[in-house]
Formats: sequence, C-alpha cells, structure tokens
Amino acid sequence: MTRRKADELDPRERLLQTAQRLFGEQGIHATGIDRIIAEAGVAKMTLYKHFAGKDELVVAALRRKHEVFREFFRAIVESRQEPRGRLLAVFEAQERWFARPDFRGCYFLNAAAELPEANCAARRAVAEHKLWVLGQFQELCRGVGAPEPDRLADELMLLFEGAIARAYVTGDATAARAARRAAAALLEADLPAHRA
Amino acid sequence: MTRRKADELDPRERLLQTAQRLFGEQGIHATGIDRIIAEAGVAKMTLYKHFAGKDELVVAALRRKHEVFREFFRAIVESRQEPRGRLLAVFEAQERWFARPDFRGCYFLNAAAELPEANCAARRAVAEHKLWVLGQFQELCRGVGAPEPDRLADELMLLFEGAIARAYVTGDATAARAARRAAAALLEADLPAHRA
DNA sequence: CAATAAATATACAGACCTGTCTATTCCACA
DNA sequence: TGTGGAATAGACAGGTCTGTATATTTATTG
Repeated sequence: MTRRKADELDPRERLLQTAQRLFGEQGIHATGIDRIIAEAGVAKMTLYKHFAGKDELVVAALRRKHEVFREFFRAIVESRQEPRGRLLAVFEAQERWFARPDFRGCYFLNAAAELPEANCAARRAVAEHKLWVLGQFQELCRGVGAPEPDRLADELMLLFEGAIARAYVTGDATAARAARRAAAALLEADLPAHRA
Repeated sequence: MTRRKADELDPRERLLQTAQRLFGEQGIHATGIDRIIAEAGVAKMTLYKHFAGKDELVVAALRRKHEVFREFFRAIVESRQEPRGRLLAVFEAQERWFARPDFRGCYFLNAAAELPEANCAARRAVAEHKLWVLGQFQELCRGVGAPEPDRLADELMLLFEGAIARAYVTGDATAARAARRAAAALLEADLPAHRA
C-alpha cells in the first residue's frame, strides 16, 4: 500500500473531484481527458489505471455528485422541525442555489442531455438520482400527512425540477419563489386543515 | 438566381433540417459537420457559404425548431374552445409527446445544457424560446380570468417544464398526467368559481 | 449558345480527442 | 538500505473535429 503525505489527496480522489467540477462547468463532451489530468495534477496512465475510460469516469463523477447532493438535501430538510417547514425548506434552498454565480442548472439533467443513449450507465445513474429525490419528496409528503403522498410528491417534484430548468435558461432566480408558492398551494389543497 | 428542380429542397433548407434533426437526436457536440453535410447531401463549402460556422448553424437550427414548436403549440391551443380546456390541452398534448419513441426531452434545454456560456447567441435563442412559451401561458391564464395571470403562468410553466425533464430522465410518460392534475389544482385554487 | 452564379468533389491544415506504450522516479515499508 | 508497487513524464498512434483552398461541374438566364 502506498500512503499519502496526508495533506494531499489520493490521485483517484483528485481525478474524481476535478472531473466532477469540469463536467459541470463545461459539459461532458467539451471536457477532454487532457484537461482533467492537467488540472488534477495526475498522469494520464494513472487515470486509466483507476478507470477503464472516460465513460466510467463520467459515471463515477455522477455518483460522487449524487453523494454531495444527498448531503445537501438532508442538511436542508433536517434544518427544520415541523413537517411542513421541512418540505418548503427545499424550495427556499433553491433560491439561494439559483443565485450562486456558478449555478448551471441540474448537473444530472445536463449530463442526460448530452447522452442520447437511454440505457447507458451514465443515464441510469441520472435516473437513479432523480428517483432518490422523488423518494425524499414522498417521505416529506408522508410527513405532512398528505392523503396521497406519492401523488403529491410527483407534483411537487415537477415544480422543483421546473424551477431549476427555468432558472438556468432565463437566469431568473425567483423561479424558486414561484415554485415555493405553488407547492404551498398544492399542499393547501390536499391539507386544508393546515391552513396557517 | 438559382432555381431548383422544384421536387428537391434548397441546399440551405436541407442543411437546416438535417442539422436540426441531428442536434436533437445526438446532441450538438456529438454531431459533426461532416455528418450533417453527408446526410443533407450537400458539399462542405456550401455549408460555409450559407453559415459562418457551426455556431451559426446551431442558432439557425434552434430558431427553426422554435418555429416548428410554435406551430404545434398554437394548433394544440386552438383545438379547444373554452379557455380552461385550451389551457389543460397543453398538458394533455405532453402525454402524447412523451410517449413518442423519438422523445428526447426539451430540445432547447438540452442545447443550453451543452453550452455553458450564458450569453452566447444560442443560449439567447433558448431563452427567447422559453420566454415565448411563458407568454403563451400568460395569455392562456388571462383567458381563464385568473386574478394574477402572470403569477399563475409562472407556476403552470414550472409544471410544464418539470414534466418534460421528468419524462426524459425516468422515461415515465405519465409525468404529463401529474402535471395536468397539479395544473388543474392550481387553477382551482385561483378560480374556485369554475369548479366543474 | 454563352455568361454567370451556385453547388460540387476533393484534398488539406491544424487542432484536439481517447487511449496505449515505455521508461523513469518516487516513496513506504521491510 | 534495498525492494516493489504506485505514480510520473512524455511520446505516439489513429481517429475526428472545424474550417479553408482549389478546381470542376451544374443549372439558369440573357
């Protein structure tokens, strides 16, 4: 086993982080292997020793990004106590996200847009991610006591995804506020008792 | 002036149609000039005589697709008489669209996903398209007599866009039905008089 | 028919792409 | 201090990319 100098990361780790960042910033096809290894400070052979090829690196980057997203999502949800607040916090976090200068839409949807083959490993990773998010919405909807939580989750997630697309294309961060308002209205419609 | 044999299209037209199709099927970066001219049956020099370069061809393809979309949208809206039906018809058309085997998400959003430079001509064309769609939703919302048509239009369009993203990523065409249901609920919330 | 403009075929430059090969250097650990 | 596995540098193959140059053919119009 090779041990690192403790202050610098594993070459594999540097590759993953750099690839994840560049794929997001520039897109997958626009990001060449040479650029990735240069910015990661890693030799080309090291990349091909850790990953079979670019495709595998793309999948690994997607999975890594999913982990990051997961942590983010959990932190946002757990920042609130009451079920309704937990749900709406997701939309409130969107607005801060959209306002970031490095915001470039949905990492996963952007990747899927570049990959026409519906059944490739990367596209499957994207689908898995979205289904995980849907699962979170379903849990949140059960939390608020919705009579049909899965249906409501479908609808709320449409708002969530739509806001990302809208904010990216038109640069309008207030899409998040529209999504939040609509989400509250749908909640209201399903749970008239919770009228605040 | 050069006149055509009447049964075959202008080279420029063949280029535009082929480019529009291939960009949609495979993505922009994945579609090479050589492939476009080969499938269009046009010489390379002809392409560069009509377009300054690939970027300009991309913009032209986006504008052309926008024209096609516009016709589609208008036809759907005008297929109904009553204002509420006109609005909901948009979501009903989505389901048929999503079920098509060549469905590959939003042409414009996919293009934007590949183009990180927010202010390039192609990205501006994408934004223009989305704003046109938003304008249509606003008009439809005014048609149903919504008290705040622009706000409602924002919300309905989030559902519309979200459904496209969802259907593309997970391959689930029923996203359109969830969008339609949520749209009806939001309408209901704003127009309780129209309860049917 | 002759003149003109458009479109064609073909080759090519120069850059970039993924992936491979070889030889060397580094570094932890025995 | 020596050894072995990991990482390195750098060249290279073979393909593809955009865009240009040149010379030829086609079709239309006066």
